Amino acid sequence: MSDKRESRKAELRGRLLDAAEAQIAREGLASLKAREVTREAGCALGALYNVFEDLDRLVLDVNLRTLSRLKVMLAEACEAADPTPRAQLEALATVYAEFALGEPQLWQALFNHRVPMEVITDVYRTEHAPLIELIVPPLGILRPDLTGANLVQRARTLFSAVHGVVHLSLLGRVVGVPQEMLVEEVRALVQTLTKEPVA
Amino acid sequence: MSDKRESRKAELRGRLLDAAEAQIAREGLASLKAREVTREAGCALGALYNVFEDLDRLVLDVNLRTLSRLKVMLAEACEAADPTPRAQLEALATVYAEFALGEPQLWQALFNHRVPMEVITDVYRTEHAPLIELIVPPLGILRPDLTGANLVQRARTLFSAVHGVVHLSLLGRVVGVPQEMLVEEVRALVQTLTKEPVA
DNA sequence: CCAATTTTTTGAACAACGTTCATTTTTCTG
DNA sequence: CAGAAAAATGAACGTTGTTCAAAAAATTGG
Repeated sequence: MSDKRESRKAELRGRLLDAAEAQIAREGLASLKAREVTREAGCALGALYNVFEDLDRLVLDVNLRTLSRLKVMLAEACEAADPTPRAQLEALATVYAEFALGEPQLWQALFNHRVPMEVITDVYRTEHAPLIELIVPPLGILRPDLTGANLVQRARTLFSAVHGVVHLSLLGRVVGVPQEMLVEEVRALVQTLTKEPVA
Repeated sequence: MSDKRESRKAELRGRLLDAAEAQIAREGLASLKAREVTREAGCALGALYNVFEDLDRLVLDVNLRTLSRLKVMLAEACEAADPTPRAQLEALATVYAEFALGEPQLWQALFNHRVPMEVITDVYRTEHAPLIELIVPPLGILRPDLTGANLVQRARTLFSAVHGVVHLSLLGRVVGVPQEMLVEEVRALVQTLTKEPVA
């Protein structure tokens, strides 16, 4: 009868994840407190450390959830959009920007969270990769001059460029693009970046 | 004889800034501690709060220093490079990437540091603006189709795109470009983004 | 069904953090 | 040089994340 225990543990895990996600979404990653999370999840302070190794590990799992949701939305956008490669890439960038605008705190938590490199490479490798994999096919059509490795490289650069515009815009400092123009600007960026081959 | 007092205060201020900068450069923004800074600066713990309102304010001043150095390097790169607008922009992007690679912790502190929006807009507006102002002239030559406001907008987008590639590369997660290829990739990005007008 | 044992849950206690402020030390002034 | 003003000090406070002995609950053997 260990599935009873495991299911209760999984239930608590879920409540803690919900509470942490809600608090990050509400107040931001920086003001996530172990005491507030456990209070909202309805358990003792120490219970958190029976389920998660660390508060960092809890945040990481919230981030994995966020990434999952983002991946789904990106995939759906691909299917809904015109099948032309240009439209596909534009849809991806648009959804990415809209996701960041819609849930800024959860999106920022993806990148502000510092965890040891070993954990990162193990977990994020499999979770971040799909974002790039959605970009590669349409970009490959637009850029037949690029071989496999170079194509992936350029996909990463394209993603990073869009990410940078979103990142600085949400940071709200003067360098960034005003948020009202973010989606429009990201679209223009994708247009420019997919226009034609570069030496 | 109040200049003696003020000069001693300025001296302590300098020592605290030096210590904080060194510690951020060494261990990163997250592990900057008030006690360690004051110990390294050779003063009491409370002395920090006679000179700076806050630990956040100390970090902000370290960031302003870093921005100053970066601005100088960017301006120098502009003068040293070919006077063609394309070469100017490429030089700017290269120096930006190299600066981030050379002092990753100080560079990251510029963007990971969260301070109240009021302070940001007051201080960073005058300090971040020059980065954009270096981009506007050469970009304006390459893009005569853009009017004043639109040109500034596109300059911000160009800066943000380059920033994004650098940011994700330094984060060291899988989405980013490998650091060995960062400068090369940033150059290619600038080339592509300055190629020709976009509708 | 109960007692013994194992497992889980609990929250007081701890170390480390930023920040404050009464006290001491130093500096300036008449 | 004495008295006043200013600056430097570090003990103390409130909050953090994390631990762990003790309490509570669940499982098991007779």
